[in-house]
Parts: sequence; structure tokens; C-alpha cells
Amino acid sequence: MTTTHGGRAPRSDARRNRQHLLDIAEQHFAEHGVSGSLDAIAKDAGLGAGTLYRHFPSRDALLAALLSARDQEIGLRREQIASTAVDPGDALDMWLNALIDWAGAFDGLPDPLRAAMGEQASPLASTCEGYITGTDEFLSRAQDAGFARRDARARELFLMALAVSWAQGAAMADSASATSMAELLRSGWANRTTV
Amino acid sequence: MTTTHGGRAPRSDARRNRQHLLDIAEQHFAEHGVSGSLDAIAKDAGLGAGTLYRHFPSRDALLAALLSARDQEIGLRREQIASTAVDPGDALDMWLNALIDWAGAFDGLPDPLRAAMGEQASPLASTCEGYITGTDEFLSRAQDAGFARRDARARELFLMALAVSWAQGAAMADSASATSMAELLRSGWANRTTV
DNA sequence: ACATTAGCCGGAGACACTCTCCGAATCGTG
DNA sequence: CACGATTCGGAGAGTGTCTCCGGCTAATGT
Repeated sequence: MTTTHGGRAPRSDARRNRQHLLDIAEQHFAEHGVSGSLDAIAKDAGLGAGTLYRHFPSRDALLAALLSARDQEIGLRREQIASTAVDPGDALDMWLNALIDWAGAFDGLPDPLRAAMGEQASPLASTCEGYITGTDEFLSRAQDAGFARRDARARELFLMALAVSWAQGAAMADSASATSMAELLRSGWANRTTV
Repeated sequence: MTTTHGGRAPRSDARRNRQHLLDIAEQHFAEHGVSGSLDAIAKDAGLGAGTLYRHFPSRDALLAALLSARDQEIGLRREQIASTAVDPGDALDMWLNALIDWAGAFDGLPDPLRAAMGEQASPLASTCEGYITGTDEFLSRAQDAGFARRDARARELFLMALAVSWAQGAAMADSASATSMAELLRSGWANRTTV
């Protein structure tokens, strides 16, 4: 998935520094959220700021590189869901929950993801598009089997999964309320037994 | 609701400046979102930065003051809902939609609101608590009448209303998807006619 | 009217973060 | 080993937050 489109291979020190920056960045973002200082990451990696910005021109580019490392992991999760779910409705539910977890990998991650949707200039945009396509497949199957409303749209479901993840980031959100907010996305607050 | 708790009245220039800052701030936040530069607001108001920070020690304090100006308006909306809704379920739905609109007053407003929940230190915390209490009343009535799930919690519904507002702030979100995301909160994506 | 003083104002400046630029250092190759 | 292409480092410009305190103003007493 590396977009080497014809130029020669990068120098060994460049490759090494790039990887090291990714490692330190992951650690920093895990600790201070995605808004942590980029210069601090460079310094922590023992490199100059210029080096960081050459490899990753923006915070979004760095995040995109960090997230692409998990692409394989998500692919596995996807197959696992397909072979585990008892019906297409469950499959969609499990997929959306996986998305909620994914967007919760770092504190504040939902924000740049949301911002990237629609702005095709962002390196995160293609990441989002991939997941939206994935969501659409689960959704279509659920709709065809009568488990999901026909007026639901994949983009909106993806956005709402990000929104739930965003809400779970609140200080007050314990694991119980996290679960029930995810459940809210599936079934809403209205009572089904109402006439 | 002004917390003058015993000290003497503020000087006239202070009162005037405070109001002027609020006006300019409202304008700035409407134009550039809640992350707009505070120093720019002070400069635009023809005042020094120190003056702004003395009246409003933090961005949250400024936002809280701005929002408190709308308290009355929301109170009206609340009574209007109570007298318009055909049942307690509709009333809760209308109230949540009003919250979604309210949190969409400025670009990026849901973020500081979410951050303020639980951190009782923030000037926005009491604002949120008020709305959570209001939500709880609508919710309790809806639950007693059988229109809302008994396991729903007011704090979570409020947070999810903020989350929907947050999602609506996405570049891609047109008014149609805004409506359907709000509807998602009420009914979820699952199909009600499923066995 | 004038003095007094508590309260208020202004904006320079310390500090933090983002991002650029280009001379210096390094890698890979013949 | 020498040379050219590539990469690095970190100073510094630009922007924003927030504080501090000398100087000014509004309110009050005489």
C-alpha cells in the first residue's frame, strides 16, 4: 500500500527515521491524545523538526500513516465478523462497534477523521472512504435481509460511529455508558413496544 | 442569574466593555468557530488582551457567558414544546432536536461542552447540568408513558445530542443527512419490522 | 470643585506550537 | 575513495495564549 510510484528507494537513514518517528508518535498520541505537540515528538525521537515535517507534512499525514499500519488488523476483524455473525444485522452491528473502537484508538482521533470527510485533500480522506465502502457492504446486506432501514446511508452511519466514539471520549463516559451509547445508535431511545 | 454575591456594583466602563466584548465575541465565533483567536476579539473590540482575560479568564468562561444570554430563549422553547407535543415521546424528540440546534449555534461548540461534562471546574459545566436536568424531565415523562426505553439515561441522551450536533458539523453534512442523523438517535438504524 | 483611592485598562513580553529554509552531514554508488 | 543525490538539523518567522504591573479613570467624600 506504500505509494512508491517510480522514484528510487529511499535512503536507509530516511527509512529508519521514518519508522522511529512513527513509533514515538504512536506513543505520544496514546499518552497525550492526537493534539500532542509535533515538535515534542521530533525531539523525543532525537530528530530535528524538519525531519518530521519532511516525512509527514501535516498532523493528518502522520495520523494516516499510523492508522494504515492497522489496515491489516481491521481486514482480519472484518473476516472474523463475516464468519461469526448470526445474521447480516448482527454483522453490521459488530462492524460499527469495531469502527467505534478503531476511532477511539487515540484520544481526539474522531475530530481529524470527521474533518477529513469531504475534504479529499486530506491524507485521512482516503482512509475514511475505505471504511465507508466497507460499511456500505455490511449495510446493503443488512438492508436486503430486512434487518436495517432502507433509508440508512453508509456515510451517515460511519459519521455516527465516529460521533459515538467522540462521545465516549467524554470524561464522564464509563464503560457502561459507552456500551449504551453504541446501543443507542442501533436502536435509538424510542421504545419498540409503543403502538 | 448574575452572581453578584455581595461586592459593590462594577464600574460603568467595566460593564460597558464586558458587553462590548460579548458582542464582538459572538460575531467572531459565528464567523470563525469557537476556536477563533481571543486576542483578535480583544483587538477588534478596541481593547487590550488583559481586559478580555480579566472579564473572561478562559475561552470557556466567554462561551458560558455567551450561552447564558440564550437561557431565556431556551426556556421559551421548552414551554412551547410542552404545549405543542402530541405525546411525551414527541416532546422528548423535540427537546433533543432543540438541544442539537443549540449546540450547533457556533462551529465547534460541541467540543468544549463535552469537555466540560464531569469537569465541574469549567464554567460550562453548570450550563450542561441545567440542560441535563431538563432532558431528564422530558425523558422521565416519556418513559412513564411507555414511549422511551427504561434503560435510557439523561446524561447519555444529552451527550448523544451533542454528538449528533458534532457530526452535523462535518463538511459533508447537508441538511438531509443532518435530519437523518437526528432521526438515528431516536430510532436507530435497525429495522423495526424485523421479527 | 477637587482630592483620594479602589478598581480598571493597556499592551509588552514570556512561553508554546507550527512549519520553513538552507548550509551541513550522510548515504550509496562507480 | 570520491562525488553527487538525498537527507538532516535547528534557527527563526509567524501565530496564539495568558500574565503582570505601571498608569489611568470613575466613583465617593469634603
